[in-house]
Parts: sequence; C-alpha cells; structure tokens
Amino acid sequence: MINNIGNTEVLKDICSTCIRHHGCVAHKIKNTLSNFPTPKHQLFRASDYIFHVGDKLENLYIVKSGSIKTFIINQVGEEQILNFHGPGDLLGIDALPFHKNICTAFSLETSSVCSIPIVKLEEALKQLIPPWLFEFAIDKFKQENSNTYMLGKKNANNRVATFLLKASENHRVLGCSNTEFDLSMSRDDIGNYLGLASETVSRTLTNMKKDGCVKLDRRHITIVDTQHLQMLAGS
Amino acid sequence: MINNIGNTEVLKDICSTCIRHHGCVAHKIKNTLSNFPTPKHQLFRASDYIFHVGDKLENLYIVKSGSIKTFIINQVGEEQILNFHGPGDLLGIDALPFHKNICTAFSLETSSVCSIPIVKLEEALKQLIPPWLFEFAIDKFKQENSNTYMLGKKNANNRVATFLLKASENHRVLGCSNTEFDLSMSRDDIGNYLGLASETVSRTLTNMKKDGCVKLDRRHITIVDTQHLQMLAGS
DNA sequence: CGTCTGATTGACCAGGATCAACGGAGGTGG
DNA sequence: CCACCTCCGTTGATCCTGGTCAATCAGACG
Repeated sequence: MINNIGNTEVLKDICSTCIRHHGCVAHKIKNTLSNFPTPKHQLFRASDYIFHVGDKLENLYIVKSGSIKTFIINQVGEEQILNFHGPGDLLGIDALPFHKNICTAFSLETSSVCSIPIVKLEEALKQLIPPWLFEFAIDKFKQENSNTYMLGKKNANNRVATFLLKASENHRVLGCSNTEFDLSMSRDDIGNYLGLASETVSRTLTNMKKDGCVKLDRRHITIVDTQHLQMLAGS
Repeated sequence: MINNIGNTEVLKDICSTCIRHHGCVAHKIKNTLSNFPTPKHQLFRASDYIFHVGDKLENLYIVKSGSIKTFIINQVGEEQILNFHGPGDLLGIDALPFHKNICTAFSLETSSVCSIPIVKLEEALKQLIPPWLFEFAIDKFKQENSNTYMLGKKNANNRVATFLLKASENHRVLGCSNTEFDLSMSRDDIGNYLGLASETVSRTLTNMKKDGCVKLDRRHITIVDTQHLQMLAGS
C-alpha cells in the first residue's frame, strides 16, 4: 500500500514517484541536454546492496520506490546507520568529488531506483553551470552531510573527542595550528550541541587532561596526543 | 592568533579568508555577472545577533573571520544549537525558499561576514542555471540540513517520537496515509540510527502504545494522537 | 512441526543528568 | 587601586534514564 513495490506500472511510468523533488533530476537533465543518456531503472530486492563503501562510484541513484539504508562501518566493525532513503531521495552524491563511495547502501525491501552514470552527469552539469558553482555545491553537500557524524556517537568521550578533532581539523584547513587553539564557545554551548550537560563536558575534558591527552586552560586547548583522541572518538 | 579579529587588513583583503570554499561565492558570482552588486562586509561583535528566527531573510552571509552559532528555541524555551560556523561557512541558506529565517545566528566573538542580498543572488543564479536545478539544489540542502533535527533530542521519547513524526511526514509528502503505515526497518536499525538500544526503542514504543498515542503491530504503525506525539518529540 | 529471526519484557547496573557548592577571571564602580 | 559582583568552569553527591544481559514469545519459512 505504502510503497507499491514490484508494481510494473510504476516502472513504466518514468519517474512519476519522484514527487519530493518535483520530478526526476535525471530526466530534467535529459530534457535540457540532448546528448545525455536515458536514465536506467533498476530493481533491488530486500537485503540487496546498491553499492559498497570504497567502491568506485559509477552511478548516482534516485530512489523511486521502497527504502534503502546507508551506513558506514566503524572502528569496532559495527554498522552505523547514516540515513534511511525513500522515494525521491538521492543516493551517492556524497561520494563526489573523488568518485569513491564513503558508505554502503542496502535495500531494506524491494526497491526501484533510477540510475544516472555519474561521469555523464558531471559532464552535463558542467555544461549547465559554472565549474566554481559546481564545486561549491558539492562542497556544501558534504559539509551538511558531515553533521550526521555525531548521531551515532554514544558516550561522552566519543562526542567530546570527535568535537575536538573536528575543531582541530577546521583550524588546520584555515591554515592555523591544529594542535593549539581557542574554542570560541562556552562549555554550555558545547554540551548543548553534543547533547551533554555542561558538567559532563567539563568532567570529560578534565579526564582527557589527566590522561595526558590534551592540555587545558579554560577555552585554550592544546592537543597533545591526537592518536589517543582519535581512539576516544572511535573512528 | 587563530582568528585575527578586528584586523583591518583582513577586511581590506576581499574574501581572502574564504579558503574552505575555494574563494568567496559572492565575488565569483560578481565576476560572472556584471549586474550583480558588490558584496558588503559587516563586522559583528561578541553577543551580536546576525539574524533572528522568523525574520525575513534579506542577506546570505559568508563568515570571513570569527565564529557564529546558529540555534533554534524549542517548545520549553530552551536554546538548541544547530551548528557552529567559522570562516568560509555559509549562513542563511536554509531560510530558502521562503525567505524566512528558521534559526537565530549569534556571534560568539568579533566576527566579520560578507553579506549578499538574497534576492539579487536568486536572480543571478536563475540566470546561471536552469530553475529546476536551482529548486533541486535548495530542496537538497534543506533535506541534508534536516538531519540536524535529531542532535538536540535528548531522551528516548524525544527521539522515537521525532522519528515517527518524520516517517509520517515522509509518507504524507508521498501521498500516502500519514497516520497508518509500515516501517521498513527493524527496531535494531531504528535504535542504531537514533543512538538507542533496540530494547529501548521497543520499550518506548510500548509505552506510547499504553498511553494510547499509537497502535502497534510489529512494523505496522498507526498514529492515534499526533498532538501527543509532537509533545513527546518536544518541538 | 521445527527452526530462525526479530520483538518484547524483566532484572540489574553504569553513565550521565541534576542539584549544589566553590573558585577564579574579568568587569565595574567607588 | 581595591572591593565587589557576575559569569563561567570545576568538582562532589545523588538519582534516574537507558544500556546490557538474558529469557521468552510471535511470525515467517522451509
């Protein structure tokens, strides 16, 4: 009833189910550009993999019916689900710009998807829009997606360590020291953001200090043992 | 040291700090389109508001230096931080397409931003790219952004209720019943996604059933009292 | 009918929230 | 220049939510 799976009518009616995005992107691109190949439809059954982490990304997929989960495997070998995807959702865009899948996609039930050769899509988009805008959009997608990184982190150590490493990485990208910097936000703000009480943030930082992992002076942080921190972050 | 705040050199050197995005979007657009207005720079001091939730969105902002937090206010009047934004980050894009800010932006320290009149930007982008692609991109941004909705949810009730409401909304958008549907994933998957044990998901659902909030039959869900569920979700 | 997987329920325990007290830094006013 | 105040961070004590382990149960399927 909900997802009229396996209904051949759905497959015939090209992209009629891509409601959420006001029509299927692939076909819109096709209508705009004459040399774009006809998007193909594929059927996956329950427990089928659409793609694996690390694989070369050959296609982008738009879910037409059914549902698909994407997940990564963490340090300990456990699955961490990133998201559930239903009709209209796009799969694989976070594999750009390196064409390497950063997650695994797994069909939870019989699902039909519309697949677009990624190389062709990039060519097409570069005809449509300026390259800098393309890069910007990709970058933006990845940035937003990276918020998900916190959802699975369970305990206080995981969360705070991940937070520190992300702050460190941000400073590195900006050309500043990634081992010694000032946090601009209060313990309260950090706790609020991480879903912890400010006291817990404080305690966790104190423990890291005792372990010789970081040095602390109020909001001034020195990362002493990055490896240890990464271990605490659990990824 | 980290953010050379208030340094007038930074303000003179147009968008030199927008490293992460390989240059400032606003100026790239300006270079592409002759009629696009020169982006303006603004300075905010610690505890200044860049914009408030509900305000009409006049400008997009690109952070050049300093740091800014964005947050929403939940049912109970508490602040829930969505993200911290540093140099290179874009502020306000989630206010599209309705031009109404869905969060408040607050400067944590002295911060300089580059502001772009949003109406002008939209006009410019519509010259650059096909409208359907523009709509698609906006829609995609919002979708990714909406992952953040879970970060603030603290307890099991919050999380599970929010999850159910999102599932309900997804079904509504697809033209299916939003009060009675099948979940395609196991309790294990739900728990993994929400950062809860599967047993906790089960218990929480059972409690909701006892409260007359939902009906349950394995993966088949009937939402009986949406208002109650929204109260549990806490937003 | 037996097996297997997934969901539910119970018992117990630990991690983190809450409440409370304290200390230090910075700001303000006399 | 110093006394005072306020805000923020730290630390301690206690309680409770939710994780873990384990047993049971209900469907699905061969």
